[in-house]
Amino acid sequence: MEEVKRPKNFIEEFIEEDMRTKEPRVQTRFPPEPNGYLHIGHAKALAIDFGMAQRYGGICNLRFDDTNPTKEDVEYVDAIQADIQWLGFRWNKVLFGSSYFDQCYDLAVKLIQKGVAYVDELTKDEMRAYRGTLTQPGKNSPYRDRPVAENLDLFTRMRAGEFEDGSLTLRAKIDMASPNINMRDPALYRIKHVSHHQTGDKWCIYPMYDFAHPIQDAIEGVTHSLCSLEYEAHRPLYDWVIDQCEFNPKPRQIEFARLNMTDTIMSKRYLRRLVEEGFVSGWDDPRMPTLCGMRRRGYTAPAIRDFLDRIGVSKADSVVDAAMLEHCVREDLNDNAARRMAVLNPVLVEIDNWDEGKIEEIELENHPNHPERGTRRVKLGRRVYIEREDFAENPPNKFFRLKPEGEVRLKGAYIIKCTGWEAKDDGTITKIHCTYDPTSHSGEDSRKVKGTLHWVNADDAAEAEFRLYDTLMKNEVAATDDAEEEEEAVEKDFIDKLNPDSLVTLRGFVEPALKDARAGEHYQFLREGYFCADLTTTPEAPVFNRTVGLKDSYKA
RNA sequence: UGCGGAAUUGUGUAAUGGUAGCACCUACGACUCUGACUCGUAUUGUCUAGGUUCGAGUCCUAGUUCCGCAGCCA
Repeated sequence: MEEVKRPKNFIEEFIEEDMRTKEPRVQTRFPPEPNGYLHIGHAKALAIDFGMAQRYGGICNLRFDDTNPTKEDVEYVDAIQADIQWLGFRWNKVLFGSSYFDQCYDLAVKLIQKGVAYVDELTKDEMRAYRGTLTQPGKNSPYRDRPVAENLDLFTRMRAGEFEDGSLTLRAKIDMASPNINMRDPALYRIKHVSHHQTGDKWCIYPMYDFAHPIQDAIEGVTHSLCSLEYEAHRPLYDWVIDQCEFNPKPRQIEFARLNMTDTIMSKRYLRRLVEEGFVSGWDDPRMPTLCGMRRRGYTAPAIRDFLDRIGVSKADSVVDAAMLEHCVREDLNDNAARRMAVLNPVLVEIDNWDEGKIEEIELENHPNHPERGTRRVKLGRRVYIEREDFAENPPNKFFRLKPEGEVRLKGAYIIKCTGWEAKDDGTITKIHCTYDPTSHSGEDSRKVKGTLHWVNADDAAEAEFRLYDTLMKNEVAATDDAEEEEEAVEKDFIDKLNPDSLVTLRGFVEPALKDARAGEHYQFLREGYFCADLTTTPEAPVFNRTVGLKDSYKA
């Protein structure tokens, strides 16, 4: 199979240029902070980081960016690895930013000795005041010109644990008047008397991202450090650290736009709220945009990778239509999911001219486009279930389903004709009466009817639970022209915006063999959509998640 | 009103001075024992205003709009 040729993106242009003019080697890294589960947004970064290495015959390491122990946990370290492997990416090594703490410390000492770093005593508030604003320059800290020896002494004692959290910081000495706020003497080290999930109690000072990240990249031999757009303003600082530490060759940071998708919350803060306040069942709730949630929902790794490949890479902020992802999922599942019949919202049909007790075996194809995948047999008796929506007393125009005096085919079986129905006082239909045409058996009959319905034989049907999903949030957040105001609105309306119908649970019936469906198996339930056996499914209580519905051009 | 980025059909992305293309979405049609799949057809686009050029989405000038940055977060 020849690979489809995709046009080069801007990162590939940069890399190829670097390979021509610098060194002909590519090394990248995927650097998640272990403070949450990976979501589809991370998956874009994943695909870029691993994809670039693969495309140019280089390597990509997984490196946990764990420089802030107060926010992180080992719980996530294992989950992140599992998700990456599930998605189908293979790292060269698993590394931890925390394993470079010694080197970071030594380099900090080196910067102090060079006179480009100093220990500051300003409080957090004072530091903010001294920093200036976006339009006004900052001013130098009174401690900025402390002698090197004093800085060295103080930094050593910081490490030794002589000072309380927040009392001292190590800062880079750059330029308090820089138009780029990130260059106004950024903090390099802070004191935190907390133990770290990897290094235990060895340290009580921890390096900041801006200091640690370029050092980690350089030590590992990363050639291209790919990250999202919000780090663009940090690139001068990244380069400053590399230069001051005198690394060579120098890794190059390249930024790309992160993924946004319609109807999808990607903010870790809100996802956490959904979980912690019980709006969803957990990080792997099938409505969550987390990889574990999507996996449980039934999205496949190849479909997600295909999606990631299709959305492209650029520097323009954008919002990808979730329909694109659904398309990729349908495309994969259409080819790979076995067909089965399930009735989600059942109504009983009795075939009055079918002898009581008579059972016929019906042969059904497992996949219409792949006859080699064989067939299966299901029983047909006098009573079957069909979807309630597939019958109408007063059918609208072009209703190709069951209606009074109308004929439809039961998939793979016979043509039936509606002769009457029974209903409760409130109009709810309890049973539909039909007759069948014995000469119309599937394959032996040339008579055509417009409608074909899926069905499940009533006598041996297996009861099953179906979970249908919709978007987690109901409405777009009201747009205001004030970002802060909007942020507040989001916060305030968060609960109002939740879609109360994001999960609909139905009880219906499936073919008896589906009792033995194993968790994670994918099926297409004819005319209803793609479903995935939930991880809680059992033969006694089968549960199916609707991954995505079928496209439907029927308009009532 | 500082600095750094970004603007191509409804959406996402190509076109590297020379036919504005592809995919998704949408609509219509063909096919159909899944109103699925598949196939066919169609609509809509270069932020604005000038300029350079035989020729500009691309180069120049001036605007406009949007995003990011003032953590001892990443």
